[in-house]
Amino acid sequence: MAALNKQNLIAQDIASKIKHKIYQTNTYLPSEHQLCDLYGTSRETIRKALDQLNELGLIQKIKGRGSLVLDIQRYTFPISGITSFKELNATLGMHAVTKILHLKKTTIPPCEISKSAVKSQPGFFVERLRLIADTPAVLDRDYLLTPPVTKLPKTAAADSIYDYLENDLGLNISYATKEITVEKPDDTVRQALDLPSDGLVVAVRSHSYLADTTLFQITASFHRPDKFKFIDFARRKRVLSSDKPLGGNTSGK
Amino acid sequence: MAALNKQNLIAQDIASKIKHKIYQTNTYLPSEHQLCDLYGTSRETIRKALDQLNELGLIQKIKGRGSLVLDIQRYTFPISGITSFKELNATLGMHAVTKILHLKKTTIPPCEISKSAVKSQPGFFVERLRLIADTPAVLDRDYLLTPPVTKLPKTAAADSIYDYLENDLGLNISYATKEITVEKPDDTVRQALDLPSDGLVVAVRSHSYLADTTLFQITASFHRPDKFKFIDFARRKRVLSSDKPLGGNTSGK
DNA sequence: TATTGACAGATGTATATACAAGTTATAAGA
DNA sequence: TCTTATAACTTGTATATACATCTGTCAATA
Repeated sequence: MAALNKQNLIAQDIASKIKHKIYQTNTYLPSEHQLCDLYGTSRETIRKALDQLNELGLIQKIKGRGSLVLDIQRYTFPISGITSFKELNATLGMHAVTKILHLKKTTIPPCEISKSAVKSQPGFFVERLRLIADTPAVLDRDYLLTPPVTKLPKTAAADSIYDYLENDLGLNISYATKEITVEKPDDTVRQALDLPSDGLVVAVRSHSYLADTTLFQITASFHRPDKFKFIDFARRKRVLSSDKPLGGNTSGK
Repeated sequence: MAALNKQNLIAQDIASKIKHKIYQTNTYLPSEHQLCDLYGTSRETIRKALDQLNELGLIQKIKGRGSLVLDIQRYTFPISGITSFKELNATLGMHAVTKILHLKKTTIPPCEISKSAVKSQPGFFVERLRLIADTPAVLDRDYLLTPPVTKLPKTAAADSIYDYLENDLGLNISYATKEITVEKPDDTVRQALDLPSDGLVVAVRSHSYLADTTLFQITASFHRPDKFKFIDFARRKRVLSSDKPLGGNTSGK
């Protein structure tokens, strides 16, 4: 879809070289000026590529010194972003199997969409069980809204819904909100995940949106507590903390 | 410290105006060109400010249209970043109380620092109980490494350690890794949080680093499962997915 | 010896320009 | 009426330039 511009290609290339240890942990990348020569681009383009890697936690930019490659193990790599189970599977090399329990067209009740939504909407409902090493680990319940998801073949649900949406339907997946809580499971979840009758389950609920802010997916993922691990990388951001508006020049011309 | 440059001030100002509904949800911000006039800066500076808001999930930039203010409730605002409990308290308006259980100088064993660490290091150990509406909700165990944390007065631990580190010690807090799991609590945690003998606890372990990549804090936060809620905003990033190095022009001049 | 100062090299910030590409509204045309 | 083309406005990308600021080195100096 996107990602065919210079800065993204450079970011991917450097990320790949970090992954393959061509640029090693605890060493500095070539300077921005050297990278300009290397890729034949301007410094701003290099800087935007490095900003992406910095945001992801692959490197730490240090003023006056350079861009240090951080020590992020493959298994401790953030799983907080929007990532499909297939991508995770590939990145972490887990040997996971997906079993489709349900797949049908339905009407999605307003309460599922949001607290303030009024009218229901058509869509698909998919229930999938993820097994890791033959053990049930996660139960996913997805609502996919129509539109924009007009079709959903069973093969896509078995393989990767994200792949299908991005590559076949050409949707531009952009962002999601996620909420993690610990709850008492319902009967279906308890049986599917083989939990004790008084056991708890980790629920990850998310709403996913396209680049034009269209809601297209509502997911609830139920994880066995003993199999659950959420890894995150976060940078300190101070945008929201203080609360004084700017003086003078903000009031307009 | 930082944050006194134009782009950050503009980002904070716009964020503040969104918060106070001067720019309302589901409306567009003034165009980048208008914002240039408004703040008297160049377009790149405006764009870098908007990028910050976009990354935080306050706005969605849409090509050809503008920057749409997203509908993020105050209570569903991400808690995934590096945020101090005091900041959270203020943002969410929770009425929380902090009780210091322990505060002492100690030696931090290598295993706590990392799997590969060899030598132990001096530091402070702080154990704090957070009560929300007079109910124990979270038990925090912090190791603060010396250096860079040379002193840690009790008043700082009661108020906000981050405030103290940033404003009094002048440390530049930059990033952290976090890991969320569900575990069986030890006796201290179980008693402090008033959990049943067979109950589980949510553990959030994090390592926090300064801008020069110095590790300065190791934290384990134990949450009562019924009080735990983790909210996140994530953008889809495709930097790591593909794995083909660039051809030709990357091999050097 | 120890400190200072100058310098080179690195990233950080801000500006200006040009063009590409998506969106919307309007006017021209069939 | 409906469709199409155009124009105006929007954000996206890339380049070039200038200067600020921080780091490390090295030489001059006290």
